[in-house]
Parts: sequence; C-alpha cells; structure tokens
Amino acid sequence: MTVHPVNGYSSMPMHMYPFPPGLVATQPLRSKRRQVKNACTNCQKACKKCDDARPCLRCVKYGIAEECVDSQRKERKKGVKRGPYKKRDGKGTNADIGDVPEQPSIPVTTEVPTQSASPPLQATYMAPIGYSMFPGQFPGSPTPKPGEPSPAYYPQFYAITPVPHPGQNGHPGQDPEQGYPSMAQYIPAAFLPYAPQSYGYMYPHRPDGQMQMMNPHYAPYPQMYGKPPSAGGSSDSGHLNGRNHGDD
DNA sequence: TCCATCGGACCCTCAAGGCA
DNA sequence: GCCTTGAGGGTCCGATGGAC
Repeated sequence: MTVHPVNGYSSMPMHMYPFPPGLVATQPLRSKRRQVKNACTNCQKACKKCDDARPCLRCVKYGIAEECVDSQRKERKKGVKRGPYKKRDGKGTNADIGDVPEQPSIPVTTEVPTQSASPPLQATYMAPIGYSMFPGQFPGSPTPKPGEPSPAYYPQFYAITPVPHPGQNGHPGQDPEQGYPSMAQYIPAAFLPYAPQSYGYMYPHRPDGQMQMMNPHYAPYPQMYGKPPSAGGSSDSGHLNGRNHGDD
C-alpha cells in the first residue's frame, strides 16, 4: 500500500488516523475499526469500506453513484433461547478481566470528535460548505431514526479545490446544464485516498476538533476520480453470492 | 499498477437472561 | 426496569491473483 505523501497515513480510515506526534503520545495509534450502519450494495458486494453518505465515496469514485443504494438488512431472529450466562468474576470491573485491555480509566479517543467542547470558530468552521457536492453527502445525510438526532460528523482534514469557471468541462460534479460546478471547493479528506498529490493544501483539525485555516491558495484541479470504470463494470458475481451472507 | 475477489477478523445491534 | 451477556448479522481489512 502506498503512503500518501501529504498525510503519510496511507489509506488508513479516517477514524484510525492517529493524532500528530507529540499530541497524544501515550495513545495507541489505532482505535477500533468503525463501521457504517448500512453499507451500500456495491460496497457490500465488494467487501469494501462504505460510508453513510449516498452516494458513497466508493461509488462516486467508480462512477456508479446512481447505483449506490442501501443494502437490505435481514430481520434479526427472535425467540432464540440461550443457556445460562457464565458470570464474570470481579463483577463490573474490567480490571478483573484479564483479557479485556480496553476501556481505560480516562476515556481517550482518536476518533473524530462529534462535538467540540469549544464553540466553533466562525472563520474556520466551514466544513458543511463542502457538503454541497452531492445531495445528502456527509453530515446527517443518513436518515436518522425517529427521535434520533442526526449524527454530527466532520472529517479531520479538508482540501481546497479550485473552482472551475462556468463552462469549464471535465469534472464529475459539474452541472452539465449550466456548466457550473456543483462540487464544492472544500473536499473532505476522505476523498484524499482517491486524490493525488495535487492536494497541496489541507486543513488539519486542532486537537479540540476545530479546523485550522491555512493560506487558501488553490492547487491545480485534482484528478479526483481517476479514470472511470467501464460502464457497468462491477460484476454481480460478488462473493456475497458465494458466501454465507444471509441468502435465505 | 490497478482492480476484483474473498477469507476471516472485527464490529454493532439487540433479545435473552440476571439482578436489584 | 435496568444492566449484562453473547450470538446473529453485518462491515471491511488485507492478502491474493488477474488484467492491462
């Protein structure tokens, strides 16, 4: 796997990005893997990482955004009887559980903070701006359950992309009718695995979760998506069909 | 080099069981 | 009613091999 020259963390999932050296030197470099609630059918077939947005990043990358739909989840079985529980000794304290190293006494996290303790900085809190690139992309885009607040979700890095002039051709977010880009200038760093080094300007988050502004020069427009896959290139013979992934 | 495939580790959800 | 437990069902990491 290649290491991205900008962030140096390869295509490591965002939630696994460690903090910069020195900030949290005592923390483990990786947190637990985090899953989306419901992967799209394409990612599910390919056993690849999906995200909550629709279309998801992977489908966008492969030009199959219109096929990016939630997969159906099976109903959980009910009425399954269970045997008596084996009691853990030292009830309720992980200190007594030898093979459970998690749950430090002081909660620490390497994950993206959902809400910062400090109020957002007006000038830097621009993350939602970037989410106009696709309808429903990122924060709160998945339909929350009734009574459930939309999850706050902000990537840790943002990269600036230039704004093509009206009529300028050649990128996927462009409105073919008007020639104006529908893609925003601020791209979440989740796209960076798909974007080459032309992302010269990234906005690192501060430790408190806010974004730090840098000199917003534009880099050359990146080849965000590379070459599109051949139309309908994703075969339906994903291994889900051949595996015991709930085909009943 | 890129991409598809896929084994299996890892994670989340939630019903059953246990207890106050 | 609330908490704990653990299995079901899911996601996706990472290895592998084929195509270009």
